[in-house]
Amino acid sequence: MATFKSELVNTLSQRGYLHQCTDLDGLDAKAASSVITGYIGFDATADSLHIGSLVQIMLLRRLQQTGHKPIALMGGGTTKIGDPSGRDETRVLLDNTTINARIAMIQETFDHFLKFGTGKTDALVANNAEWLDKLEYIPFLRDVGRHFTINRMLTMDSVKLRLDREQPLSFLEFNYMILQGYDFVELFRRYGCTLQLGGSDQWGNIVQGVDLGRRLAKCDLYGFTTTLITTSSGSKMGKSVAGAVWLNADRLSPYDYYQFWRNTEDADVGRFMKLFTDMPLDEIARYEVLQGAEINDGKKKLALEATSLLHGVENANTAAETARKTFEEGIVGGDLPTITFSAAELAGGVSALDAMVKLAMAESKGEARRLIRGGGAKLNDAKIEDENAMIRSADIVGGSAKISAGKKRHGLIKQT
RNA sequence: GGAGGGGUGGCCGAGCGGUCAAUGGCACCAGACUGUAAAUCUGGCGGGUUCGCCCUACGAAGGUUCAAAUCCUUCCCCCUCCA
Repeated sequence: MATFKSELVNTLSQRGYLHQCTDLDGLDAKAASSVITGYIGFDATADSLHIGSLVQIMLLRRLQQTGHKPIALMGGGTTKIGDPSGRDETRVLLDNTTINARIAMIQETFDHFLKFGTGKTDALVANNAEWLDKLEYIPFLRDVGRHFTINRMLTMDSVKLRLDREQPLSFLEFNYMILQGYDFVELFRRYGCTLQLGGSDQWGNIVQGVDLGRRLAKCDLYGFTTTLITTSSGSKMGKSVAGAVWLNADRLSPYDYYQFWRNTEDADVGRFMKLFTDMPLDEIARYEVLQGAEINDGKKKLALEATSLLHGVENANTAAETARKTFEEGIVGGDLPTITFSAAELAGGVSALDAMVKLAMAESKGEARRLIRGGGAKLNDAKIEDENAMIRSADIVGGSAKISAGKKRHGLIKQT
């Protein structure tokens, strides 16, 4: 493995983030001799980021860890446009209120990964609405627009793919890359930011920004992208038993987040440790040599470390303990999703179907019914045979009844 | 503005008067096998249900028909070529 002069590039390279860089040697030299300010933009496409953004967040963390300054750029302005990269359809237009509310939620996530403040390498948050909202059309076209040729823009994947598939691309979306490019220059002017990081799908947008910087501000900017993180079996990361892997605790509990990592494929354990935890490389290497069932130890470590970063050590330990009890001892762990019924309701009997729907184990009673028919539903570890089975007070043992959908999804029923 | 093509379930994509809640593939869920892994095989995959059925659905609204995703009318949207 090539060795670089700077700790930053070494880390990014060794831990498996590097995909493309506009000028790796240049960046390396600069990182070795000075504090670099680098940014990544996050659009408010939902009120929580999900696992797909975690690599980017970790990237900012690495930047800070190796002595540089990260900027988390909130796309308050660009979200109003909608990035066409990798999409066949125009995004739904969002209003300011929604966008701002989402940004507020998203920002919380960063507090877990970055140290904010006013120091030299403290992270800061910016919002591109601050400058994009105020742009005047004609001056912007004259100052910035003239540096972009349609010829070049048409060759960008984000545009080309859409056109090739004969899907509409509105002029609104077509402007996205220009605005992202402009963001970079604006961040350079305001904060001396010279590095933009991002996922591989952002390469085109990033390069536009680097070029624009050269033309507009005569500055040397750097672009760096990560590989698209997929699982070893080729699918995109991002499904847990509870659905999408959200980073906000109220959308995905620490327990489910822990379980997501716990269920990592064998072949991914080492790679994910490098990307998503702070574990030192030599320690990771010790886990990478494990074979067969021993790999489960690696998965537990990975899950614990990754969950600690996002939800804190305490929550991670609780999640790990619940998982251990549930899967290794087959007893009830306290961190499982829970619903409660009154004594009267339980005396009369609560339908297992309703309980499963309430616990979000099934989206409809029909689905719950099918689950029971297929033999996938259990009450206190005994297969539910009757689709109209009732849960009664007698089923509550040791304070709760455990209902399961498959082997991995469990919920508790308690009496109020 | 003119000519042609098209809008089907989470996605791709068949169907082109009844046997269509709609073939097939992907994704997803469950079962078997395992190590809370992968691969493989099996079943499921709109909602409700007293399991008889009922409701909602093939861009939207009307119409023809005993019967329409399929035919007709109007409208909306998309694509391609021409101007």
